[in-house]
Amino acid sequence: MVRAGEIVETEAYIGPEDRASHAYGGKHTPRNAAEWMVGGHVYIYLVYGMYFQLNISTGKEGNPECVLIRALEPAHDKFDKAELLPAAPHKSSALNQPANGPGKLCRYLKLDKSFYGEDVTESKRLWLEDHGVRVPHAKIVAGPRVGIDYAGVHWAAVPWRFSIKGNPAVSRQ
DNA sequence: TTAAGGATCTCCT
DNA sequence: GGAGATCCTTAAA
Repeated sequence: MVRAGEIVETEAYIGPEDRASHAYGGKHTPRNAAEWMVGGHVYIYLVYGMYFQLNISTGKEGNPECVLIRALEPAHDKFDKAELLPAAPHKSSALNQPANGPGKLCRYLKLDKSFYGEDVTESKRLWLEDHGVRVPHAKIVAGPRVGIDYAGVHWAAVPWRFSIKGNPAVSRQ
């Protein structure tokens, strides 16, 4: 079973300077080690005890830069809806938008810690494809990142969250 | 608005 | 090594 979709929402995190980043101040821990890898490596981690978040490193080795993938517009022909939420499918919005948030996105793609440090340029189970879609700049919205109020007024306000305007799969318009 | 839930980090001993 | 706070969310009410 292949799960696929178009990335419609991302956030940028730039290592040492960015107080919202796990690598703020040059912090290097076992948890965020993947953030320090060369671009193309998966940095996945657990938040709130139950949800994973998918990041992909973008910097050079030793530069903790990464992009958080926040939302995906599913490729409808490639997934089986019944498989998503066996418990209460008819009630859940997950049916219509199974990947409109970082936690749901990982559930949709069946990602977990086993993907930690995966190289998306080499991996056979997780990779990116360029379908030649070029989103017009006018349709790209930049805004403040989500859930990082703890980072202080400055870093919480930086417009480093990018999403596609009006796309229903975006977690927040 | 709130609880769920567990790993991780930060101090402290 | 151990306790306590915190956390880039979600779904239900």
